[in-house]
Amino acid sequence: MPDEDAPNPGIAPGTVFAFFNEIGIIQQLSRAMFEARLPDGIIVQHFSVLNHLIRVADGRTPLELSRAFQVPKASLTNTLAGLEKRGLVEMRPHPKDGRSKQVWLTEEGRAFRDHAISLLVPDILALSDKLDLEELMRLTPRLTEIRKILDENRNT
Amino acid sequence: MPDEDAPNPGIAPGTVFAFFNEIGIIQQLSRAMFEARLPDGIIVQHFSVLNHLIRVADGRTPLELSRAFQVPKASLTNTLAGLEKRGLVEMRPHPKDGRSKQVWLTEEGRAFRDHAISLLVPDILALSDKLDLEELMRLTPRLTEIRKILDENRNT
DNA sequence: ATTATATCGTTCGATATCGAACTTTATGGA
DNA sequence: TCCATAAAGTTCGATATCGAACGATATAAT
Repeated sequence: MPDEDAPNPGIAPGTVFAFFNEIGIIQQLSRAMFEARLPDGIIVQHFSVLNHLIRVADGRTPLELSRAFQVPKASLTNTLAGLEKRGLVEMRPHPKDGRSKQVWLTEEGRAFRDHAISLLVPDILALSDKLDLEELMRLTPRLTEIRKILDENRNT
Repeated sequence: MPDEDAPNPGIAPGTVFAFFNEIGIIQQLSRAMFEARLPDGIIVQHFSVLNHLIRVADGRTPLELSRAFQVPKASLTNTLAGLEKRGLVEMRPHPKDGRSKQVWLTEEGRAFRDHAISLLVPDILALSDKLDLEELMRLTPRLTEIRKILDENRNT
C-alpha cells in the first residue's frame, strides 16, 4: 500500500532514482569522452578545479574547493600540488588567515582551460548529427535550477 | 568572428560544455547524498553494478560490465570480488566460452539493491519541498535519449 | 591437426583517493 | 594575558583505480 495519503501521488522513489541514474551514466560517458582528449598527466579533477576557479572566481581556499567538489580536503592537497607543479595555479598565503591559503589561476591556467574546452569541438561536431544541440541548450537552465537546489540543501 | 558559415549558428562549444558541466555537478552532489546512506564497506561502484544487472539483465560478463561503465576491466575484477565476498553476486563459468565468466545476482543482491534505493526515500522527501519532482520525471526521458545517443556513438 | 592471432580475466606495480592523526594559527572565554 | 577549543592544511597509512604484462582459451588459416 504505497503512498495512499501522499501529497504527490504517482511519484515513486524509483522514479527519482531513475533521473539520477541517467545523470550518472551521461556523466560517465561524457567524462570518458573528455578524458580521452586531455593531455596525459592532466586528469579530470585537475581540469574541474581550473574550471571552477573560472566559473566562480579564483582566490578560493583549498577548503572551499573541497566543499564545492564534495571531496575530502586531503584529496585537494594532492590535486592542487599537481596543478601548481604544472604552473596552472599559484598558491598564496591567505591575507587574513595565517592557517589558510588562496588558489589563484595563472595565465597558463586560464589558457589551458580554454584550450581544453576547444579540444572538445571535434567530438561535439561529431555528435551534432545525432544530438539535438538546441534541446541540450534548453535543458541546461533546468539542470542549473536542480543543481542549485541540491547544492543549497546538502549537509556538508 | 565565430561560426559565420556554420550550419548551427549560435551554438558555441562552451554552451554544450555547460550542459555536461551541470550534469557533472548534479552527479557529484547526488552521489554524495546517496553514498552517505550506503552501509559502510559498500561503495557506489558496488551498487552501480547491482543496479545495472537488474536494469539490463544478469548473466553479463565482466567485460560487458566494464564497457557499460567505461572503466578498465581490471577495476571490475576488484569490484566484483567485493560483491562476491559479500554474497551479493555469484560468478559462474561461461557456458559457451571457457575464457569468460558470468555475473549472476543472488537473492541477497537483489534485496540489497531494492533496500538501498529505499534508503533514499528520506532524502527524496526532504528535497520534495524544494524540488519539482514532476519536472524531474519529465526530464528523465530526455536524458535517456541523450544517454542512448552518447552510448551509441562512443569509441570504446 | 597445427600454428598464429585475438580475446577474456587476472596479476602486478604505480598512482589516486581519503579517513585519521598532526601542526600551526585563530578565536573566545576566564 | 593565558588557556581551551576550533579550524586550515599537510602527512601518513590503507584501499581503490587502472595501464601493461601475462596465462588460458578460442578462432582462423593453412
